[in-house]
Amino acid sequence: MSTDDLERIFQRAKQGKALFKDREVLTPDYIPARLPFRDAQSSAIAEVLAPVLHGSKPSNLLLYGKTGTGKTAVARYVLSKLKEQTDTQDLTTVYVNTRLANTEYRTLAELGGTLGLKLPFTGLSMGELLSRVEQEIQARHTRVILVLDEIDYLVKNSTDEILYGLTRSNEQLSPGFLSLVGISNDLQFKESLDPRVLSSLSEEELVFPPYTVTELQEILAERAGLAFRKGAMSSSAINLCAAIAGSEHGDARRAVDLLRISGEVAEREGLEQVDDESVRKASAKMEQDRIDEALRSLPIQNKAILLASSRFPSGTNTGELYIAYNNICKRSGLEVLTQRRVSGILAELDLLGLVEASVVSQGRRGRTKRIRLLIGLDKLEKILAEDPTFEAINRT
DNA sequence: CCTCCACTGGAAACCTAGGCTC
DNA sequence: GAGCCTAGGTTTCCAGTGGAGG
Repeated sequence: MSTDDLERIFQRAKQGKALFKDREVLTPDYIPARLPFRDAQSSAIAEVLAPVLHGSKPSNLLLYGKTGTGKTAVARYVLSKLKEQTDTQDLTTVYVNTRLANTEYRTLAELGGTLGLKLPFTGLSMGELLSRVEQEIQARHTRVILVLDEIDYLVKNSTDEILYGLTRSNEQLSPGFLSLVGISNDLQFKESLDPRVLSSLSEEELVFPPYTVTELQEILAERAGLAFRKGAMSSSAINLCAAIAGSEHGDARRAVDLLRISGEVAEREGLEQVDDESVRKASAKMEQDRIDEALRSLPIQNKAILLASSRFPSGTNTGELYIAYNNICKRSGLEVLTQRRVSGILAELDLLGLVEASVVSQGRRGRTKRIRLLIGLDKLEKILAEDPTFEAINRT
Protein backbone atom coordinates (compact mmCIF):
# COMPACT_ATOMS: atom_id res chain seq x y z
CA MET A 1 0.00 0.00 0.00
CA SER A 2 1.55 3.30 -1.06
CA THR A 3 1.25 6.64 0.69
CA ASP A 4 -1.08 7.73 -2.08
CA ASP A 5 -3.51 5.04 -1.08
CA LEU A 6 -3.37 6.10 2.53
CA GLU A 7 -3.94 9.71 1.60
CA ARG A 8 -6.92 8.78 -0.44
CA ILE A 9 -8.39 6.90 2.51
CA PHE A 10 -7.93 9.79 4.89
CA GLN A 11 -9.16 12.25 2.32
CA ARG A 12 -12.30 10.32 1.79
CA ALA A 13 -12.86 10.09 5.54
CA LYS A 14 -12.49 13.86 5.84
CA GLN A 15 -14.86 14.61 3.01
CA GLY A 16 -17.50 12.10 3.87
CA LYS A 17 -19.78 13.33 6.55
CA ALA A 18 -19.64 11.43 9.80
CA LEU A 19 -22.74 9.31 9.78
CA PHE A 20 -22.65 8.42 13.44
CA LYS A 21 -23.80 10.71 16.17
CA ASP A 22 -23.19 8.25 18.97
CA ARG A 23 -21.78 4.88 18.08
CA GLU A 24 -21.89 3.69 21.71
CA VAL A 25 -25.63 3.21 21.43
CA LEU A 26 -25.05 0.30 19.10
CA THR A 27 -22.46 -1.58 21.16
CA PRO A 28 -23.47 -4.68 23.10
CA ASP A 29 -22.75 -3.07 26.49
CA TYR A 30 -25.24 -0.29 26.02
CA ILE A 31 -28.29 -0.49 28.22
CA PRO A 32 -31.12 1.46 26.58
CA ALA A 33 -33.22 3.87 28.61
CA ARG A 34 -36.28 1.97 27.61
CA LEU A 35 -36.85 -1.55 26.38
CA PRO A 36 -39.69 -1.73 23.91
CA PHE A 37 -41.93 -4.80 23.94
CA ARG A 38 -40.47 -5.97 27.23
CA ASP A 39 -42.63 -4.08 29.69
CA ALA A 40 -44.37 -7.22 30.86
CA GLN A 41 -41.08 -8.97 31.56
CA SER A 42 -39.53 -5.94 33.23
CA SER A 43 -42.36 -5.49 35.65
CA ALA A 44 -42.57 -9.22 36.35
CA ILE A 45 -38.92 -9.26 37.36
CA ALA A 46 -39.37 -6.10 39.39
CA GLU A 47 -42.28 -7.72 41.23
CA VAL A 48 -40.15 -10.68 42.16
CA LEU A 49 -37.17 -8.65 43.27
CA ALA A 50 -39.03 -5.85 45.01
CA PRO A 51 -39.13 -7.52 48.46
CA VAL A 52 -35.42 -6.90 48.72
CA LEU A 53 -36.16 -3.24 49.33
CA HIS A 54 -37.71 -3.90 52.69
CA GLY A 55 -35.13 -6.44 53.63
CA SER A 56 -36.75 -9.75 52.85
CA LYS A 57 -35.44 -12.34 50.47
CA PRO A 58 -36.81 -12.37 46.94
CA SER A 59 -37.61 -15.68 45.26
CA ASN A 60 -35.06 -17.17 42.96
CA LEU A 61 -35.89 -16.51 39.36
CA LEU A 62 -35.28 -18.25 36.09
CA LEU A 63 -35.42 -16.44 32.74
CA TYR A 64 -35.77 -18.33 29.48
CA GLY A 65 -35.51 -17.34 25.90
CA LYS A 66 -33.36 -17.63 22.81
CA THR A 67 -30.33 -15.43 22.24
CA GLY A 68 -31.05 -11.80 21.55
CA THR A 69 -34.53 -11.78 23.07
CA GLY A 70 -33.55 -9.20 25.62
CA LYS A 71 -33.13 -11.40 28.70
CA THR A 72 -29.79 -9.96 29.68
CA ALA A 73 -30.74 -6.40 28.85
CA VAL A 74 -33.96 -6.59 30.85
CA ALA A 75 -32.26 -8.20 33.82
CA ARG A 76 -29.52 -5.61 33.93
CA TYR A 77 -31.99 -2.83 33.36
CA VAL A 78 -34.20 -3.85 36.26
CA LEU A 79 -31.18 -4.37 38.46
CA SER A 80 -29.83 -0.92 37.74
CA LYS A 81 -33.22 0.61 38.53
CA LEU A 82 -33.33 -1.39 41.72
CA LYS A 83 -29.92 -0.09 42.70
CA GLU A 84 -31.18 3.45 42.29
CA GLN A 85 -33.83 2.79 44.92
CA THR A 86 -31.34 1.81 47.58
CA ASP A 87 -28.59 4.10 48.70
CA THR A 88 -27.33 1.74 51.37
CA GLN A 89 -24.35 -0.54 51.01
CA ASP A 90 -26.20 -3.67 51.98
CA LEU A 91 -27.47 -4.59 48.54
CA THR A 92 -24.96 -6.06 46.15
CA THR A 93 -25.97 -7.03 42.66
CA VAL A 94 -23.61 -9.23 40.76
CA TYR A 95 -23.82 -10.13 37.11
CA VAL A 96 -21.77 -13.07 35.89
CA ASN A 97 -21.83 -14.50 32.41
CA THR A 98 -21.00 -18.11 33.08
CA ARG A 99 -19.99 -18.81 29.51
CA LEU A 100 -17.36 -16.11 29.66
CA ALA A 101 -16.35 -17.15 33.16
CA ASN A 102 -16.12 -20.62 31.65
CA THR A 103 -16.00 -22.76 34.78
CA GLU A 104 -17.80 -23.17 38.06
CA TYR A 105 -14.70 -22.09 39.84
CA ARG A 106 -14.31 -18.84 37.96
CA THR A 107 -17.99 -18.09 38.31
CA LEU A 108 -17.77 -18.28 42.07
CA ALA A 109 -14.50 -16.42 42.07
CA GLU A 110 -16.12 -13.60 40.17
CA LEU A 111 -18.88 -13.37 42.74
CA GLY A 112 -16.26 -13.32 45.48
CA GLY A 113 -14.31 -10.68 43.61
CA THR A 114 -17.30 -8.35 43.44
CA LEU A 115 -17.77 -8.79 47.16
CA GLY A 116 -14.21 -7.62 47.62
CA LEU A 117 -12.56 -10.95 48.29
CA LYS A 118 -9.12 -11.61 46.93
CA LEU A 119 -9.13 -15.05 45.38
CA PRO A 120 -6.50 -17.02 43.45
CA PHE A 121 -7.14 -18.13 39.87
CA THR A 122 -7.03 -21.73 40.87
CA GLY A 123 -6.01 -23.90 43.77
CA LEU A 124 -8.90 -23.67 46.21
CA SER A 125 -11.39 -26.46 46.52
CA MET A 126 -14.94 -25.61 45.54
CA GLY A 127 -16.11 -26.10 49.11
CA GLU A 128 -13.49 -23.75 50.46
CA LEU A 129 -14.36 -21.15 47.87
CA LEU A 130 -18.06 -21.36 48.62
CA SER A 131 -17.60 -21.07 52.35
CA ARG A 132 -15.34 -18.06 51.93
CA VAL A 133 -18.00 -16.35 49.88
CA GLU A 134 -20.67 -17.26 52.43
CA GLN A 135 -18.56 -15.92 55.25
CA GLU A 136 -18.03 -12.67 53.43
CA ILE A 137 -21.77 -12.26 52.91
CA GLN A 138 -22.46 -12.89 56.56
CA ALA A 139 -19.68 -10.66 57.76
CA ARG A 140 -21.03 -7.80 55.71
CA HIS A 141 -24.68 -8.42 56.49
CA THR A 142 -25.20 -7.84 52.83
CA ARG A 143 -28.00 -8.89 50.56
CA VAL A 144 -26.84 -10.29 47.27
CA ILE A 145 -28.67 -10.71 44.02
CA LEU A 146 -26.62 -12.91 41.75
CA VAL A 147 -27.44 -12.98 38.07
CA LEU A 148 -26.06 -16.04 36.30
CA ASP A 149 -26.24 -15.44 32.59
CA GLU A 150 -26.11 -18.41 30.21
CA ILE A 151 -26.60 -20.70 33.16
CA ASP A 152 -27.24 -23.63 30.82
CA TYR A 153 -23.61 -23.46 29.81
CA LEU A 154 -22.53 -23.87 33.40
CA VAL A 155 -24.68 -26.93 33.87
CA LYS A 156 -23.68 -28.50 30.57
CA ASN A 157 -19.98 -28.18 31.13
CA SER A 158 -19.77 -29.34 34.68
CA THR A 159 -22.00 -30.60 37.40
CA ASP A 160 -24.70 -28.56 39.04
CA GLU A 161 -22.70 -28.72 42.24
CA ILE A 162 -22.19 -25.00 42.36
CA LEU A 163 -25.87 -24.31 41.88
CA TYR A 164 -26.72 -26.76 44.59
CA GLY A 165 -24.21 -25.11 46.88
CA LEU A 166 -25.55 -21.66 46.15
CA THR A 167 -29.18 -22.60 46.68
CA ARG A 168 -28.28 -24.36 49.90
CA SER A 169 -26.23 -21.51 51.29
CA ASN A 170 -29.24 -19.42 50.54
CA GLU A 171 -31.13 -21.18 53.27
CA GLN A 172 -28.32 -21.14 55.76
CA LEU A 173 -27.22 -17.55 55.50
CA SER A 174 -28.33 -15.19 58.18
CA PRO A 175 -27.89 -12.35 58.39
CA GLY A 176 -27.66 -11.55 54.74
CA PHE A 177 -28.92 -13.68 51.86
CA LEU A 178 -28.26 -14.66 48.31
CA SER A 179 -30.91 -14.59 45.63
CA LEU A 180 -30.32 -16.13 42.25
CA VAL A 181 -31.49 -14.97 38.87
CA GLY A 182 -30.65 -17.55 36.25
CA ILE A 183 -30.73 -16.74 32.55
CA SER A 184 -30.87 -19.56 30.04
CA ASN A 185 -30.89 -19.73 26.26
CA ASP A 186 -31.71 -23.37 26.28
CA LEU A 187 -35.30 -24.21 27.00
CA GLN A 188 -34.51 -27.82 27.78
CA PHE A 189 -31.72 -27.29 30.23
CA LYS A 190 -34.03 -27.89 33.16
CA GLU A 191 -34.07 -31.57 32.38
CA SER A 192 -30.40 -32.01 33.09
CA LEU A 193 -30.71 -30.31 36.44
CA ASP A 194 -30.86 -31.95 39.84
CA PRO A 195 -34.53 -31.77 40.90
CA ARG A 196 -33.61 -30.27 44.27
CA VAL A 197 -31.72 -27.49 42.56
CA LEU A 198 -34.43 -27.01 40.00
CA SER A 199 -37.24 -26.54 42.49
CA SER A 200 -35.21 -24.09 44.47
CA LEU A 201 -33.88 -22.19 41.47
CA SER A 202 -37.12 -21.85 39.60
CA GLU A 203 -39.37 -20.54 42.32
CA GLU A 204 -40.38 -18.06 39.65
CA GLU A 205 -40.07 -18.46 35.90
CA LEU A 206 -40.35 -16.13 32.99
CA VAL A 207 -40.21 -16.77 29.27
CA PHE A 208 -38.94 -14.28 26.69
CA PRO A 209 -40.44 -14.81 23.25
CA PRO A 210 -38.33 -13.89 20.21
CA TYR A 211 -38.91 -10.51 18.63
CA THR A 212 -40.97 -10.40 15.49
CA VAL A 213 -39.64 -8.62 12.44
CA THR A 214 -41.93 -5.65 13.06
CA GLU A 215 -40.75 -5.39 16.64
CA LEU A 216 -37.15 -5.52 15.49
CA GLN A 217 -37.90 -2.76 13.02
CA GLU A 218 -39.16 -0.53 15.77
CA ILE A 219 -36.25 -1.31 18.08
CA LEU A 220 -33.75 -0.62 15.34
CA ALA A 221 -35.48 2.57 14.31
CA GLU A 222 -35.27 3.83 17.85
CA ARG A 223 -31.61 2.95 18.23
CA ALA A 224 -30.79 4.33 14.82
CA GLY A 225 -32.35 7.60 15.79
CA LEU A 226 -29.95 7.86 18.71
CA ALA A 227 -26.90 6.53 16.95
CA PHE A 228 -27.01 8.21 13.55
CA ARG A 229 -27.30 11.75 12.35
CA LYS A 230 -30.60 12.79 10.95
CA GLY A 231 -31.13 11.30 7.52
CA ALA A 232 -27.98 9.22 7.65
CA MET A 233 -29.95 6.04 7.82
CA SER A 234 -32.55 5.17 5.25
CA SER A 235 -35.63 3.49 6.58
CA SER A 236 -35.39 0.78 3.98
CA ALA A 237 -31.92 -0.07 5.30
CA ILE A 238 -33.35 -0.37 8.80
CA ASN A 239 -36.05 -2.66 7.54
CA LEU A 240 -33.50 -4.77 5.74
CA CYS A 241 -31.46 -5.13 8.92
CA ALA A 242 -34.59 -6.21 10.75
CA ALA A 243 -35.49 -8.65 8.02
CA ILE A 244 -32.04 -10.27 7.90
CA ALA A 245 -31.84 -10.57 11.67
CA GLY A 246 -35.44 -11.63 11.89
CA SER A 247 -34.92 -14.49 9.52
CA GLU A 248 -32.30 -15.70 11.98
CA HIS A 249 -34.61 -16.21 14.96
CA GLY A 250 -35.39 -12.62 15.94
CA ASP A 251 -32.04 -12.01 17.54
CA ALA A 252 -31.99 -8.34 18.52
CA ARG A 253 -28.33 -8.31 19.43
CA ARG A 254 -27.27 -9.37 15.96
CA ALA A 255 -29.70 -6.92 14.44
CA VAL A 256 -28.06 -4.09 16.36
CA ASP A 257 -24.59 -5.34 15.44
CA LEU A 258 -25.62 -5.40 11.83
CA LEU A 259 -26.89 -1.86 12.07
CA ARG A 260 -23.60 -0.66 13.50
CA ILE A 261 -21.46 -2.43 10.94
CA SER A 262 -23.65 -1.18 8.10
CA GLY A 263 -22.96 2.32 9.35
CA GLU A 264 -19.25 1.65 9.46
CA VAL A 265 -19.26 0.24 5.96
CA ALA A 266 -21.15 3.25 4.59
CA GLU A 267 -18.91 5.68 6.43
CA ARG A 268 -15.80 4.02 5.10
CA GLU A 269 -17.12 4.30 1.58
CA GLY A 270 -17.87 7.96 2.08
CA LEU A 271 -21.60 7.60 1.53
CA GLU A 272 -24.04 10.25 2.63
CA GLN A 273 -26.49 7.67 3.77
CA VAL A 274 -26.54 4.06 4.85
CA ASP A 275 -28.36 2.21 2.10
CA ASP A 276 -29.47 -1.34 1.44
CA GLU A 277 -26.22 -2.11 -0.28
CA SER A 278 -24.23 -1.22 2.84
CA VAL A 279 -26.39 -3.52 4.89
CA ARG A 280 -25.83 -6.40 2.52
CA LYS A 281 -22.09 -5.81 2.54
CA ALA A 282 -22.12 -5.58 6.33
CA SER A 283 -24.01 -8.83 6.59
CA ALA A 284 -21.48 -10.60 4.40
CA LYS A 285 -18.63 -9.02 6.33
CA MET A 286 -19.99 -10.20 9.66
CA GLU A 287 -20.16 -13.74 8.40
CA GLN A 288 -16.65 -13.50 6.98
CA ASP A 289 -15.21 -12.03 10.16
CA ARG A 290 -16.78 -14.76 12.19
CA ILE A 291 -15.05 -17.41 10.12
CA ASP A 292 -11.68 -15.65 10.02
CA GLU A 293 -11.71 -15.17 13.75
CA ALA A 294 -12.74 -18.74 14.40
CA LEU A 295 -9.89 -19.93 12.18
CA ARG A 296 -7.21 -17.76 13.66
CA SER A 297 -7.98 -18.55 17.26
CA LEU A 298 -7.95 -22.30 16.69
CA PRO A 299 -5.46 -24.42 18.66
CA ILE A 300 -2.57 -25.76 16.64
CA GLN A 301 -3.87 -29.33 16.53
CA ASN A 302 -7.22 -28.21 15.17
CA LYS A 303 -5.43 -26.27 12.47
CA ALA A 304 -3.40 -29.33 11.54
CA ILE A 305 -6.59 -31.33 11.21
CA LEU A 306 -8.17 -28.67 9.02
CA LEU A 307 -5.08 -28.69 6.88
CA ALA A 308 -5.34 -32.44 6.57
CA SER A 309 -8.96 -32.21 5.48
CA SER A 310 -8.01 -29.60 2.88
CA ARG A 311 -6.07 -32.38 1.12
CA PHE A 312 -9.36 -33.96 0.15
CA PRO A 313 -11.34 -31.44 -1.88
CA SER A 314 -14.15 -33.89 -2.49
CA GLY A 315 -14.45 -35.01 1.11
CA THR A 316 -13.04 -37.90 3.08
CA ASN A 317 -13.58 -40.03 6.17
CA THR A 318 -12.00 -40.28 9.58
CA GLY A 319 -9.52 -43.06 8.83
CA GLU A 320 -8.20 -41.50 5.64
CA LEU A 321 -7.96 -38.10 7.23
CA TYR A 322 -6.10 -39.51 10.20
CA ILE A 323 -3.37 -40.83 7.93
CA ALA A 324 -3.01 -37.45 6.20
CA TYR A 325 -2.99 -35.78 9.59
CA ASN A 326 -0.22 -38.09 10.75
CA ASN A 327 1.86 -37.03 7.78
CA ILE A 328 1.38 -33.37 8.49
CA CYS A 329 2.35 -33.83 12.12
CA LYS A 330 5.52 -35.66 11.20
CA ARG A 331 6.55 -33.07 8.68
CA SER A 332 5.92 -30.13 10.98
CA GLY A 333 7.27 -31.78 14.09
CA LEU A 334 3.90 -31.73 15.79
CA GLU A 335 2.86 -34.19 18.46
CA VAL A 336 0.49 -36.83 17.04
CA LEU A 337 -2.84 -37.22 18.79
CA THR A 338 -4.88 -40.40 18.95
CA GLN A 339 -7.63 -41.09 16.50
CA ARG A 340 -10.18 -40.83 19.28
CA ARG A 341 -9.09 -37.29 19.97
CA VAL A 342 -8.99 -36.37 16.30
CA SER A 343 -12.55 -37.64 16.01
CA GLY A 344 -13.50 -35.39 18.93
CA ILE A 345 -11.79 -32.37 17.40
CA LEU A 346 -13.61 -33.00 14.13
CA ALA A 347 -16.87 -32.80 16.04
CA GLU A 348 -15.74 -29.46 17.50
CA LEU A 349 -14.85 -28.13 14.05
CA ASP A 350 -18.25 -29.22 12.82
CA LEU A 351 -19.87 -27.25 15.63
CA LEU A 352 -17.89 -24.18 14.59
CA GLY A 353 -19.16 -24.59 11.05
CA LEU A 354 -15.69 -24.88 9.57
CA VAL A 355 -16.15 -28.44 8.51
CA GLU A 356 -19.07 -30.69 7.88
CA ALA A 357 -18.67 -33.99 9.71
CA SER A 358 -21.73 -36.17 9.63
CA VAL A 359 -21.83 -39.79 10.68
CA VAL A 360 -22.64 -42.14 7.83
CA SER A 361 -22.89 -45.86 7.62
CA GLN A 362 -21.28 -47.64 4.70
CA GLY A 363 -22.67 -51.04 5.47
CA ARG A 364 -19.99 -53.68 5.29
CA ARG A 365 -17.43 -50.94 5.14
CA GLY A 366 -18.27 -49.73 8.59
CA ARG A 367 -19.42 -46.48 10.10
CA THR A 368 -17.47 -43.28 9.90
CA LYS A 369 -17.73 -39.52 9.68
CA ARG A 370 -18.09 -38.07 6.22
CA ILE A 371 -15.86 -34.99 6.33
CA ARG A 372 -16.01 -31.99 4.05
CA LEU A 373 -14.25 -28.66 4.36
CA LEU A 374 -16.72 -25.76 4.44
CA ILE A 375 -14.31 -22.91 3.87
CA GLY A 376 -12.43 -21.81 0.79
CA LEU A 377 -9.08 -23.48 0.25
CA ASP A 378 -7.27 -20.23 -0.48
CA LYS A 379 -8.65 -18.57 2.62
CA LEU A 380 -7.69 -21.51 4.80
CA GLU A 381 -4.19 -21.65 3.41
CA LYS A 382 -3.73 -17.93 3.79
CA ILE A 383 -4.68 -17.94 7.44
CA LEU A 384 -2.88 -21.12 8.35
CA ALA A 385 0.25 -19.81 6.66
CA GLU A 386 0.37 -17.21 9.42
CA ASP A 387 1.27 -20.03 11.74
CA PRO A 388 5.03 -20.72 11.65
CA THR A 389 4.45 -24.41 12.42
CA PHE A 390 3.25 -25.08 8.91
CA GLU A 391 5.94 -23.18 7.05
CA ALA A 392 7.81 -26.24 5.87
CA ILE A 393 4.67 -27.85 4.53
CA ASN A 394 3.34 -24.91 2.63
CA ARG A 395 6.45 -24.60 0.55
CA THR A 396 6.18 -28.09 -0.85
C1' DC B 1 -32.61 -61.92 8.08
C1' DC B 2 -27.85 -61.96 9.70
C1' DT B 3 -22.92 -60.34 9.74
C1' DC B 4 -19.51 -57.66 10.43
C1' DC B 5 -16.88 -53.41 9.25
C1' DA B 6 -14.76 -48.99 10.85
C1' DC B 7 -15.49 -46.43 13.21
C1' DT B 8 -18.44 -43.52 17.15
C1' DG B 9 -18.85 -41.68 21.50
C1' DG B 10 -19.21 -42.52 26.66
C1' DA B 11 -16.42 -43.12 30.81
C1' DA B 12 -12.60 -43.08 33.45
C1' DA B 13 -8.04 -42.42 34.21
C1' DC B 14 -3.85 -39.74 33.39
C1' DC B 15 -0.95 -35.66 32.89
C1' DT B 16 0.57 -30.92 33.28
C1' DA B 17 0.50 -26.51 35.10
C1' DG B 18 -1.19 -23.78 38.36
C1' DG B 19 -2.08 -22.74 43.66
C1' DC B 20 -3.51 -23.57 48.34
C1' DT B 21 -2.28 -24.74 53.57
C1' DC B 22 0.47 -26.42 57.07
C1' DG C 1 8.61 -29.28 50.94
C1' DA C 2 4.64 -32.48 51.42
C1' DG C 3 0.17 -33.15 50.45
C1' DC C 4 -3.74 -31.42 48.99
C1' DC C 5 -6.85 -28.80 45.56
C1' DT C 6 -8.49 -27.29 40.49
C1' DA C 7 -8.82 -26.86 35.13
C1' DG C 8 -8.39 -28.68 30.80
C1' DG C 9 -6.56 -31.49 27.41
C1' DT C 10 -5.43 -35.97 26.42
C1' DT C 11 -5.14 -41.24 26.34
C1' DT C 12 -7.04 -45.77 27.20
C1' DC C 13 -10.60 -48.87 27.04
C1' DC C 14 -14.58 -50.50 25.15
C1' DA C 15 -19.44 -51.39 24.28
C1' DG C 16 -22.43 -49.99 20.61
C1' DT C 17 -24.16 -49.48 15.82
C1' DG C 18 -26.44 -48.48 10.69
C1' DG C 19 -26.85 -50.72 6.90
C1' DA C 20 -24.55 -52.99 2.34
C1' DG C 21 -23.45 -57.25 1.10
C1' DG C 22 -23.99 -61.82 1.76
